[in-house]
Amino acid sequence: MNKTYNPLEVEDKWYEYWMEKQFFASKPNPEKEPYTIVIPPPNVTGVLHMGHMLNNTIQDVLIRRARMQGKEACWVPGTDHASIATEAKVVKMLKEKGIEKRDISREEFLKYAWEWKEKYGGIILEQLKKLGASCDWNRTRFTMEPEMSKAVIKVFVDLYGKGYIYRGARMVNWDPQGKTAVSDEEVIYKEVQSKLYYVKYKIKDDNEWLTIATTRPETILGDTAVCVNPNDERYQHLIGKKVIIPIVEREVPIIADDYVDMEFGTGCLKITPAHDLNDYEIGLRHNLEIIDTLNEDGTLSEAAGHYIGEDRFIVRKKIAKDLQEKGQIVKVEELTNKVGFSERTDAVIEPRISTQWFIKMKEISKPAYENVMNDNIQLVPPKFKNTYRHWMENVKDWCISRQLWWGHRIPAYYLPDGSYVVAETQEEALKIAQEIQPGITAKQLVQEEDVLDTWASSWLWPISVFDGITKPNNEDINYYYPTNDLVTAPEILFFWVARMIISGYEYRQEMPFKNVYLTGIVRDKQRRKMSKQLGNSPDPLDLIKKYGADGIRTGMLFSSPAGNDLLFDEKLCLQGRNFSNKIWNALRLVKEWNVKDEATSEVNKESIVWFDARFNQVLAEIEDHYSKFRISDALMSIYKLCWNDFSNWYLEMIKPAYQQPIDRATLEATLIFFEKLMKVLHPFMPFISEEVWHQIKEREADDCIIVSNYPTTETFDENILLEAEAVFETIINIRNIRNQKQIGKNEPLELCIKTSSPKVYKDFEAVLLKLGGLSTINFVENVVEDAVSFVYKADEFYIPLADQIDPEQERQKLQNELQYTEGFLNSVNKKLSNERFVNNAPEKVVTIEKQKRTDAENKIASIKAALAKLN
RNA sequence: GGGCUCUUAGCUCAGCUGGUUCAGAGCACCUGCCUUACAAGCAGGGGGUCACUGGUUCGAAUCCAGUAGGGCCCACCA
Repeated sequence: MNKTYNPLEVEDKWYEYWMEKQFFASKPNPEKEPYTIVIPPPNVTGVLHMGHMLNNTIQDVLIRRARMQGKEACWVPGTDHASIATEAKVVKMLKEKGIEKRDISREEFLKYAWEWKEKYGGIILEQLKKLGASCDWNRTRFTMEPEMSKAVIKVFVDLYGKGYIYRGARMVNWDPQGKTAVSDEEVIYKEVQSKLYYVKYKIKDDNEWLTIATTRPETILGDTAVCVNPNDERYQHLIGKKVIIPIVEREVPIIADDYVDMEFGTGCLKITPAHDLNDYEIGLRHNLEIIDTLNEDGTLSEAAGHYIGEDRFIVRKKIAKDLQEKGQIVKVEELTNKVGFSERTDAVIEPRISTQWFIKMKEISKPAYENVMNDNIQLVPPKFKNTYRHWMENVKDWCISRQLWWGHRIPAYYLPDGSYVVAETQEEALKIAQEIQPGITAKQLVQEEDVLDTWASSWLWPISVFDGITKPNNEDINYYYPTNDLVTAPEILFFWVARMIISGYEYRQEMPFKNVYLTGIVRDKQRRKMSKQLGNSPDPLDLIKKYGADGIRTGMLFSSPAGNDLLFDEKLCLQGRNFSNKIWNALRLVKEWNVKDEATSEVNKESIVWFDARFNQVLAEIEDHYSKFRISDALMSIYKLCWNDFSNWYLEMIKPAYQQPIDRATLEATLIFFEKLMKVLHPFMPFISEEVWHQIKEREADDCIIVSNYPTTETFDENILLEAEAVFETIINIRNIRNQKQIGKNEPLELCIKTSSPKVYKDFEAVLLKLGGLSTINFVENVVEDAVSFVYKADEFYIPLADQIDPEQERQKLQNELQYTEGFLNSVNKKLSNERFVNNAPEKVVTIEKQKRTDAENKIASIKAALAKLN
C-alpha cells in the first residue's frame, strides 16, 4: 500500500460501481420511510461553480445519511431551461455565426436553441457525478421537456380559470437590450456618477419660470405634469396653473402631491408617467395622460415627437445641449445615484408601460405565509423567517410574461377582434373561441408570442418532477411528496422557494418540503463573491483533480454554517486531502498487524472500553448537530473523532511494539471501530470510506458502505470518559515535563499520585503506564520530595527526578499555582459570603460553589506543603 | 429611507432559556522531533477587557438601552 492516498482512481472506480449496482435508484417502497430531496435545477447550459459544489455536497451528505439510515432515499436531479440566460447565450452564439435573431423565425431560432441545449445541456450533471452526487439519475428531469411543459400550461390554464391570472398594462422593468420585461428581482441597482440637470420651464401666461431638477432630461418629452409638494410655500401660488414643456412646447398642469420631497433639488418634480414608476402612480392619482416616448429597443418613439429613432442616451446629451442653447439649463450638478441594470444583459433598465401577464399573489400566498410563520416549514437558519415574512406581507403581483422565444409559450389565443381565450391546446382554444365567435377557424387564432418567466415552471419543481400536476394521483407523487429538505441559496428565497411553497399548497394542499436549508454565498478570502468576471473562482474539476472530491467536500464543509458565507480558500481543500491521508495511514497501520491468538492485554482491554464509550459519546454529538442542520459541526466532530481520539489516542494505546503481533480480540474490535468510523464519515467522504470499507476485509458484491447501516447511538458510561480524561491530562503533563527536561520518551519514569480517588487512575493504569512511558505508578499519601510536580483538579502528581530539579523553578511554578488558586478561592468565598447569593441562587449552584471552595482549600494546603518541603 | 441581523484568539466560527463543559474548536503561529502508519506527520505550547458605554442582577460573552462599525433583505429620491 502506498504511503499517500491517491483519490483519483479510487473515486472513479467506486462511482462506476455504485451506478452499476443502482444504489442511487429509488422507487416507492411502502415498507420504508421516504426521504426526498429535489435538486435546485441548475441552468441547463451552465457549468459547475463553487456555489453548486457547496450546495450539492450538502444535499449529498443528507441523502447518503438517510439512505444508510434505512430510508428510501431519493434525490431527484435535473436542469432548468433558464429562459433569459439561455436565450441570451443562443443569441450570442448566433451572432458569432453572423445570424441576427430578428432575421430568423421563431421556429428556426428554437431549432438552434434545442441544438445548443442538446450539445451543452447536462454537462453540469456530469460534473456533479465527479463530486460524488448520489442522485437517482434515472429520474433526471428538464423543465422544458414535454411532460413538464404540459404541467406548466395546465397550471396556467387552471390559475386563469380561477381568476388569478390577468393581463394588463403595467409599469414594468424593461430591458431594451433583451427587449423584454424583467422582474423586479432581476434588476440590479448600481451606484453610478450621473448629472443632475436643472431645467427651466416657462409658466404659461406669466413671466415666471420654474426650475426642475432631473437626471433623465430625455424623458422631458414625455412629461405630462409638473408636481410640487402641497405644503411647499414657495409654489403655493402656482398650483393649478400651466407650464410649457421645453422643446415639445406642450402645456401641462402644475399639480400638488405629497410624494414630492421639498428638500431634494428644487422641490419641484416633472412627471413622466410612462417612464417612471412613481410618476406613473402620481399619474394615476391625478388622471394624467401617459405618453410613451420609448421604443422597445430604447430608442425614441414617434410619440416623443423629436429625436425619433435615436437611442435614449444619445438623446440625453442632445437635449442637454439643445436646452443649453435655449438658455433653459440653469446648472448641472454631479450626483451619485442608483440606476437599475438588467441582471442578464447588464443594460440600463427603463421603466416602461407595457402589456404583460400577471398572477395575483395576495390570496394564493396565504397558506405559504402561515405555514412558514408557524414553523410547519422550517427555514434554516431561522433568521430568514423575518425576511420571508417581510416579503410575503408585501407580496406584489407576479409578472410572468417574458418577450422571449425560449420558454413555455403562453397558452392564450387571440381572436381577430383582439379578445382572447386561454386553453391547454390549440384545439381546445378553437372550441372555446367558436362558442364566442361561431365559424372562426384555427388559422384566425393567433397564439400569444410571449413565453412564461422561468420561475413559472420551476415553482412547480417538487411536484412536477413526480408528474404530480399531470397525473395527480400517481404512485411517485403520493409516496415522495412532500419532500424533506430543500438546500438552496438565500438569493432565491423569493424567486423560487416562496413560490414553490405557494404552488405546493395550491396544487397539493401540502407543503413542498419540511425544511429549507439556506447555504451561504461562496466568496474568496477577500470576501468578494466568486464570479466569472472577477476570475476569482477556481474550476471545481481542477480542484477535484488536485485534492480529490472527498477533499473538496470536506474542505468546503469545514467552515460553512447554514446561512453564513463560505470564505473559500484552497487551504481548506488541503486540510480535506490531509484528512484522507490520515485515514489511509491509519488503515495501513491496522492492516500491517499480524494476529496472534493470545489473551488480550490489560492496556488493550482498557483502550477498547474507552474508545467504545467515546465513539458513542461523539456519535450522540454528531446526531445532535444533524438534527439542527449543523453540518459543519457534525463534520468537525467526525474529524476530531477520527484524528484525535482514534488515531492519536486509541491506535497509540493498542499499537504493538515493532513487528509484534496483536491479539485477535483487539484487532477485531479495532476493525469494527474502523468500520463504524467509516460509516459515520461516509456522507462526507463517500469515496475513501467505501475504499477503506473494502480494504478492511473481503466482501460480497452488494456489501458496500453506501448501503450499510448507519450506526445507532448507544448509551455509554460517562464516568469512564471522565476517568480517561484525567488519565490523558496526566499523560500530557508527563510529556510536557519530558519536553521541558529534555527527557527522551524511551526513558522510563516513576509517577507518584496523591489522590482521594485512586480508582480513576487504576481503571486506566495500563494505558497510563504505556503512554506515559512509566516504570511504576505509586499512590502516595504525602508530598514527595525532590520531585517535579503538577496538579490536575485536586490530584497531585510527582515524578522523582532528584538530579533534574531546579528548586527555584519548581518553587516559582508552585508559587504561581498558589497565587492563582488563592485568588480563585477568594472569589468563591466572596460569593459564598454574599447572603443574597446564598439565598437567591439555585441550590445546585451553591453546592457547586461549596465544592469549589473545598477543592481549592485542599489544593492550597498541598501546594503549601510542597513549598515547605522545597525550602 | 424601512426592516432584519451581526461584532468572541491572527483567520473562520461554536458558546441553547444569565451560574465549573465559561472563555472554546479548527486553521494559522511558536518550540522540539525524519520515533518503521502517516513530515500531507508526531509531541508540547503561547494567543481574547467576548466592539464601546451605561443599566438590570447576588452574578452578564449571555438580558435591556444607547453609541460605533459590518452584513442581508426590501423600497428607490427626481
